[in-house]
Amino acid sequence: MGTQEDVPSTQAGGGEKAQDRRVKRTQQLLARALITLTLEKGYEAVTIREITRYADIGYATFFRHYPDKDALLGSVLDVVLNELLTLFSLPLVQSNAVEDGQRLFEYVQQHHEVIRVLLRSGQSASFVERIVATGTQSTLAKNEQLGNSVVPREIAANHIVTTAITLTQWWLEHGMPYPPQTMGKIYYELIIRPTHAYDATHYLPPI
Amino acid sequence: MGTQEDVPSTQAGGGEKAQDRRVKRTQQLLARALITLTLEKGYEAVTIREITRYADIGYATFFRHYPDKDALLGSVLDVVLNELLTLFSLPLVQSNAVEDGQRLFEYVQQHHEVIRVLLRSGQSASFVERIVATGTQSTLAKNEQLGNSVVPREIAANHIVTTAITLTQWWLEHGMPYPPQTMGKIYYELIIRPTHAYDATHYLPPI
DNA sequence: CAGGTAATGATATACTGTATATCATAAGTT
DNA sequence: AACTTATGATATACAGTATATCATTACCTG
Repeated sequence: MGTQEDVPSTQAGGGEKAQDRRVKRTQQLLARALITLTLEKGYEAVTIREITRYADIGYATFFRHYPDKDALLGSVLDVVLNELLTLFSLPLVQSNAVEDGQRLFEYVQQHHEVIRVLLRSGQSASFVERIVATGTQSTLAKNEQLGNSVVPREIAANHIVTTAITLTQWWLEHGMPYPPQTMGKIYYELIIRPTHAYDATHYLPPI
Repeated sequence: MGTQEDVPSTQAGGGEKAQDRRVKRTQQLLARALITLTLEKGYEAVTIREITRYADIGYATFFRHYPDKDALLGSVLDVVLNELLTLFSLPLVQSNAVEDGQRLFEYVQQHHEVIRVLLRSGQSASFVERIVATGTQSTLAKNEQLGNSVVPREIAANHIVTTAITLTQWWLEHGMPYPPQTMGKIYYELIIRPTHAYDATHYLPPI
């Protein structure tokens, strides 16, 4: 309901110089406007004019900050992507995969509006492509036991990331009907377990 | 390389009246042009003017056939979607899942250019959304043993379809490095098996 | 808090791409 | 061969993007 949602501060964590208050204000208003309008009518349908009108910002001012709509969305994405990578860089132990999943869905729940927008933002700005590229590389790098006798490592890594995204998409579009804890288990059973080397003991029923 | 690719005849299988030769010709030229140009520079970047110029068709003529670019792509999609559903409607037996997968990847291989375009066509025309909706429903309807103690049925059905799509995407974008037969096995191990009810004997190493 | 700096708003303008209308011509149908 | 219909060419309206300019306002620094 609330337009007052929890938009990660548009200012990326990277080493940025302190900003003029006006700049910060403008950029935040634009980001909020984009998110609100996208949730209403879809990313492609939103025009820059609408964004600036909704944000009550001069039209030309938009281009002093971003070359186009995709760049504005990209600045939001930068923040989210960084936070997600941090989320998964903490635990290197594979056995904590369930908790990894739970943490992921807790984060998604907290920022559900922004993430819904990013996942719906179509091809041009492609949040999905960027997170897949980053995530796959990261997954492949840190995980030794990936893949089994049938499934090649590269496919497994790609599979984990893309599938985590589609599972998240499903969850968001169905109103987050299960708690993050349950989703963490599902994430493990459906995604992580099948991508790891065969170990018969893993495959016994949980009860 | 060849522009002369195997574009499923734009005329959908549904009950259509016989067309004027000129109409058929125009629509085929437009479809071919869209596919070729999209493979070159991406769907969003292609303009209707480029399509008509490449097809050597009058600009205004485009709108006598389709209201916009998405509609043109949609007509191609109709054909592919029908063929895919036919592909999976033949075998109702679950144990043939490996063959199902193999058939899927054989079809994708045959029509790889068109399918690459459809999978890259962004949000607005969203091929993916349509095939997910159709595919999920179909999967859910015909498969009884879907889901297990941890994974709900609806999630499992969605998972199968979306994951088959991302696996196809990976395969196409990496130049189809494994034969359809191998992909069929991977499809089964990575996607189908984890979504079915627990059965310890299933989970013993294949060798 | 005064003075310089920088961001903003408003306006004008150029440009690209979409979409529709009209009419003469060519191609197809029967 | 006569009728019908699709097409090409052209003109036009329109929406949305993108840049330039200048007066005004908010901000930061000393």
